[in-house]
Amino acid sequence: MPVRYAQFCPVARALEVVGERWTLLVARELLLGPRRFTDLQAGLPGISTNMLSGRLRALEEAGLVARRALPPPAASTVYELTEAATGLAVVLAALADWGRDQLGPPRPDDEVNGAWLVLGMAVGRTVPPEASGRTWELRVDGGLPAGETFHVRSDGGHLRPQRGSAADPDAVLTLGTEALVALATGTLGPGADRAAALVTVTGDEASARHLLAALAGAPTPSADA
Amino acid sequence: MPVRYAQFCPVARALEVVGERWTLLVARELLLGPRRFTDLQAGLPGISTNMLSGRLRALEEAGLVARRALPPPAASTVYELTEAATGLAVVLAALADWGRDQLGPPRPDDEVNGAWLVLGMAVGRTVPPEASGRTWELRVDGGLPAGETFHVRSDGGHLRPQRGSAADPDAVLTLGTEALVALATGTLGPGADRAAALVTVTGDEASARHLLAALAGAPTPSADA
DNA sequence: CTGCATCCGCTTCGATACTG
DNA sequence: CAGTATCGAAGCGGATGCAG
Repeated sequence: MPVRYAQFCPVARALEVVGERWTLLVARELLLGPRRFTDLQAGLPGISTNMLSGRLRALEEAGLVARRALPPPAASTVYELTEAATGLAVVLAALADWGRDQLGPPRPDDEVNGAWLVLGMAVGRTVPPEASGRTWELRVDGGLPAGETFHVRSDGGHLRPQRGSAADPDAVLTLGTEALVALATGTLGPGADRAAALVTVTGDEASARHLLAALAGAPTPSADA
Repeated sequence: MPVRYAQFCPVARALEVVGERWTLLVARELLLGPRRFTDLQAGLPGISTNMLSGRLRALEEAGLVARRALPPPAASTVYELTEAATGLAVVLAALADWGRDQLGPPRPDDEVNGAWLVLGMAVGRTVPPEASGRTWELRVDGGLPAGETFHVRSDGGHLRPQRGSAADPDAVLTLGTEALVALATGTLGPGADRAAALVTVTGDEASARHLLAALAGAPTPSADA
């Protein structure tokens, strides 16, 4: 246990576990679903292999990550978050909401990744009761680069984004990277109207509008009223 | 700007600003009100002076902390959070709520500090509408060690803890460190009944019960219904 | 006494190379 | 594909020194 603040404080304890460099970004990658070592490396540009393996081991020892062997055909290992780690979604959501104000336009050397923005917009957000229980599919740039397709489920009004396509979505939303960036940075304003112009919707348009409003909408989960 | 992830991601951007060691703990100290350099050092056991001055400068450059000169009699400087940093309360609240589960009993070398626990229990929590607009005073161990007295205001049901006593509190709650620890770790259970037995209340008991329920209560801000 | 800057030993981080 | 091994660089912790 490398980092110790020696303070009996919930914040300090949390930071001892997930406060080291890269750790919360590893959690971010896993929050959208299980990933293999190489997938994680691809989603964390600049991380070195020893860092990644070290962080994964630390998270495993903390009981936040479990490794699971895939069945023979794949013959590989995936890492996934445990039940104890699902509470980190709230932390990531808070950081994402606060970080949105700090984001600004993409910097020259910034990598842009649909997964990061989809997660940042969706996790922790809520939709009104009438949109509860729905499932949406999100395709960024046509969803071509194999991994730029996501789906969002609303469990009791609470949005849960994941990688991959949805089995039977209520609506499919297709949008370009620029639209995604504009949506994520809040450049479109809180309303979903201008967003709708940049997004192609197939299926139930009303529910799609609810999703867009949530994705573009108020940072704080329940502080708009 | 030492740490750069080079990712166009709100979470990564947030962590570039506040993700380094000690930074969020400095914010934690300032969230309860302005502090001088030496006060901060006392509230961050183990931090070295160069670390603290470095972090304060970084936070100042990021526009999250402002230094203000006290009037001549004191002839000193205080650091305080800016408007841009108030959003960090949500991040700290999320970390505190998640960290509570990781807290367990105090470790042998852990320092215990009333401020950390009061902040961890109060920040981000809410009280029902009938307790909105109230102010409570909290005295830990009689509030004697000069700085173990706090007050909590509910702005629209949203709790805002601060250092020092309240001007005209609706109720004054006095409790020992052990009661505070039990409350903060959730050892008392979600109800405020057993908590009330360990806390001496002066003033409006009904509102005090509301506060205790919030302090001991559900981690997630709005997920109990 | 407060608010730092500087120096030093140690730990962590990052990049590359290499193995099951 | 999934890591471990190695090594220079950077960050960190602690002590000391010094100006306002």
